[in-house]
Amino acid sequence: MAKAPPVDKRRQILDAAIRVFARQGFHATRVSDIADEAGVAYGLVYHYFKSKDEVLDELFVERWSLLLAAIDEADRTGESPRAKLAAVASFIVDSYHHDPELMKVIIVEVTRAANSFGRTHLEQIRRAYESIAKIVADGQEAGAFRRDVDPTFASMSFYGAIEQLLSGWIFEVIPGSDGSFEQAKELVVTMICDGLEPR
Amino acid sequence: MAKAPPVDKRRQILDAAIRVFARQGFHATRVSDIADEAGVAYGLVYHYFKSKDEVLDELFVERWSLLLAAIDEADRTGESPRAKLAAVASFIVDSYHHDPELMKVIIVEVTRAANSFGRTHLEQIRRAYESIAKIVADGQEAGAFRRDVDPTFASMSFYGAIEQLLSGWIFEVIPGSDGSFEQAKELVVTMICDGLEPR
DNA sequence: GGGTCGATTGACTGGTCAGTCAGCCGCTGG
DNA sequence: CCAGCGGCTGACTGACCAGTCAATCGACCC
Repeated sequence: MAKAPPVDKRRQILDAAIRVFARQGFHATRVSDIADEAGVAYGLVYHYFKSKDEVLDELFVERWSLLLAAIDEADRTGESPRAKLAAVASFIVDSYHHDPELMKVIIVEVTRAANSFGRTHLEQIRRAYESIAKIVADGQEAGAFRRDVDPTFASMSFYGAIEQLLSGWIFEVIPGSDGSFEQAKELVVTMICDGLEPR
Repeated sequence: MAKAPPVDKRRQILDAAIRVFARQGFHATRVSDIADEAGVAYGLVYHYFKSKDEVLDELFVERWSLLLAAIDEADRTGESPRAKLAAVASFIVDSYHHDPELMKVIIVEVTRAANSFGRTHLEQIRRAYESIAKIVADGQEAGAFRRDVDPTFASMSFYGAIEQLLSGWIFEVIPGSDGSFEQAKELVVTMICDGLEPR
């Protein structure tokens, strides 16, 4: 009973799924691909997960909850609205830098595929937009941001700009060197904020 | 020989495909769904198209070439860089306003799905980014835009912000009234340009 | 009428996979 | 040594569907 398996097979399956989904895309990967990549029997995937969908769900929820937490934490710092947005941008870009495959899967298969998968997670995704919108709204309240831009609108544009950058890296439309990650964080914020701040 | 069919079945199939793809997503629609929606026999789809994929390809190419043309035309007007970007934003938003279903299909199934379908069309998609980047670069040349932002970078952010807005409308994350379309065009440009223009 | 040819039809086939399940393996406790 | 049990295995099945194709239709021409 008190048997701690030397390797966590469940984790192993999830990690393998990240690699395979990133390489082939969700629709094109067979459950057997995941099992093979994980070095595990086909059936074991179904021991730990109800379905192939649930594997992707798990990956998304795991990561997205971190994003939501990061946004909330940025908000609670009490720094300037601009610094809060910078923290959010930084978290997202760092997430990509740290684990490009996972972010690729989340963006390509969930966030930007709201038709199939995203549908299930739309509520979570929306929550991120709203939290960012709150940062903007507070900034307007405090006079740091112009008031003629709808906060939700600004939030969507901000997030969209960042996601598009990640997409550019993912699909190699733009080169992604270490330097460009750091640069990107700053530039997104500069572009958006200098458009938001009065004058 | 000089037989003009009273109804263009090919067109009928394409239009039906737009509706069905928009409703169910590409992967979830069967070829028989398209045929049924078009009021046409299953086999006829294969008379006009080599495969289900080719139907989507056709829809994308048809529309995207208009976008590329619109960007080039905006560029040739010789107006201010800001006005050029406004024209581009306007065209994209109007495209959505005029035919939301088609734009939904293009964005969700091609543009944001660069893993599966987009891969084939990455070159076309990239071309749009580059044309926009050229507008930015010319603006920098002319001193209308700040020079410390990479044009490609600005282009991606600009396009990303717009696409995210469309996504918001598509998935009803943000409400899409007639007024909000007009407002959106302006706000995107305002946000981006006031961040790009020096001071 | 008969011939031709493209448009149109829809039953059928072949291949693919997600998910099931019957049972094995190896540990632990009695 | 046996029983029990959870982790683990992988062959198998049932459903689904893209794409094929042989046959029919109907315009037009001779």
